[in-house]
Amino acid sequence: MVAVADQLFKALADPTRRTILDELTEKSGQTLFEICSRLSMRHRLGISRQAVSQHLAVLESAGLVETRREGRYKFHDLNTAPLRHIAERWPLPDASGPEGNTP
Amino acid sequence: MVAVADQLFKALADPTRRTILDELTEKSGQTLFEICSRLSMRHRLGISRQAVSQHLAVLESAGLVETRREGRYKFHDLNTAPLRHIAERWPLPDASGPEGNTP
DNA sequence: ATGATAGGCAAGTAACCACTTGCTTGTCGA
DNA sequence: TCGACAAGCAAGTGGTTACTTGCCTATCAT
Repeated sequence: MVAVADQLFKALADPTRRTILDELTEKSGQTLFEICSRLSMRHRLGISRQAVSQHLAVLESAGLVETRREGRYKFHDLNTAPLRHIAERWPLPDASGPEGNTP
Repeated sequence: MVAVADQLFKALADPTRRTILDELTEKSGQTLFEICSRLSMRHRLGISRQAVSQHLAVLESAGLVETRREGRYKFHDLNTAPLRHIAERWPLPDASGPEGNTP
């Protein structure tokens, strides 16, 4: 459906959200507060907790982030699977060899 | 640079622009008017010529569309190379298995 | 229980973006 | 040269969105 791609690309459109994805790529399973502090420490992003929370909601609706709750903690895990949708939609020019296979 | 990715993802954020990319995937080297008529015919998109022109400008600044001028015609060619940037930034889970999740 | 910690909900605001409208430039055929 | 066609430029507008502010809920340690 179009709606899925719509959420996906809209989620990727914001630089802060992309930075969050970077952060989760490096360390998956972070809590909201952990993401907040790392964004401000490592990326010098002065951003409120609520803003990050809203960004995470957008990423989750796009399927790029999955969450699991444990007690009062909520862990956020990265899921890059939806990105495959992009590569399948517009085929890349031949790079050097077949892709999707790590030798 | 961040600015390049910024233009790229912003360009992909709009559904009309993605449809234009689809159209150019199918037939590269179209003029502005050709793209307009095909958008309205094949995709039922009632959109003005200027709107398409602005979309093409965004796509071009993102490097997804390249143009060449011949007389009074300006042809638009698709270039999916910038999309490789996405796959490199967030590595996809292994495609061999049905569901990829690192244990 | 009480205070502290982790997170959620909702409304308001300022900036951004897609689209339109109107006019202008440049190129080709008659 | 004149008219028609392809495209460019610029300002204005309505809707979207990122962010803040303020308050509320839930879980845990003491």
